[in-house]
Amino acid sequence: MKTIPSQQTETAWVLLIRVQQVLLGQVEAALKDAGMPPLSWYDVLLELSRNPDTGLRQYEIGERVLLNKHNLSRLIDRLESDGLVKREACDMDGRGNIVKITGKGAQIKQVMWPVYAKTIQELIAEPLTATQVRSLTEIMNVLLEKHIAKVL
Amino acid sequence: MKTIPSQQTETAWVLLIRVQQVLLGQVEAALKDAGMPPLSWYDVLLELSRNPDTGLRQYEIGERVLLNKHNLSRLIDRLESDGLVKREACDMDGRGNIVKITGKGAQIKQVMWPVYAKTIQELIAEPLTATQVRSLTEIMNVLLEKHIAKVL
DNA sequence: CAACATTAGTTGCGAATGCAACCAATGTTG
DNA sequence: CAACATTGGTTGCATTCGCAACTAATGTTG
Repeated sequence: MKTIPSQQTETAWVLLIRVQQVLLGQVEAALKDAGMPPLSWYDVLLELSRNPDTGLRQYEIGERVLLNKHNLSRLIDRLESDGLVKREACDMDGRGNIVKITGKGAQIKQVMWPVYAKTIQELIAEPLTATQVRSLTEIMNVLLEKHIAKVL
Repeated sequence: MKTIPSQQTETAWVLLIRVQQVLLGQVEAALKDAGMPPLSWYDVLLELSRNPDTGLRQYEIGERVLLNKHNLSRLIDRLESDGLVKREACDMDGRGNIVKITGKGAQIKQVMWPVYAKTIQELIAEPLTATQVRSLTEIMNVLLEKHIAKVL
């Protein structure tokens, strides 16, 4: 017997997709309006800024940012050619390289944050109650659990 | 005084983005594995199938599917060149055209649904309780409210 | 250590996206 | 009704994405 998704499930799914689409669009638009790079740049810079001295292998960034290596390779290219990031040879593994954030990269990240933060605040914190935020987090964690080792 | 988003808010945001990214990826992958067109095709076909006789103006589809007209124009091109959809002249408005679903389009939509449905079921309905699904829907509605006239 | 499989990363190419410019029909307004 | 702005839709161009093929270094296994 097929258990087609219930109407409730379908509605929840559609809303989830739409919400993410709209909110992400808002954030990207806000960044663009402020003349800043797209969100993916921020994601990478953020991860790197957590390991400023040791840097990260590309595949490590890929795991955290949830980006396939094809795109990641070129994303790093762009960041590097803008001087926000630098690639260094990796002693441990001759194939790989280690990516580190530069001073300029850290600076850009700093500048992007307020714009990003403000938008998140408006889009999530303001419309929702604290309870709803907690509930949202919990539900998202459940949904993610099976698919990813762990995010937060 | 700046009200930087709280840690909870930020976590909720990150999770929301990740969840959507992962789940949408799963759906697209499932469709692709089954040798089917991407989800965006389904979205359009679904809307059209709700108005099989009258059809829809392109901009109406755009509103419902949340797609800017540039992409939509070409998406319809692809659908049309695959014979899933047809454009007809619009009497009321000489600029526009009316898009209608074809028999083949309706058929493809039918075939896609089980794959899509199964994935939604697995990704949303199974991991969550009924209460959580309801809660998710409510929260998503709040988040969407300001941004869209109404979805459902 | 030779053969083979795996992994990290890059590159080429076709498809999809975003943006701006554009065309043509429609609305508006003095 | 002439001038102008607006709207629906398409097209050209540059950027990005997805996929597959590739290089090179590492791991594995007999």
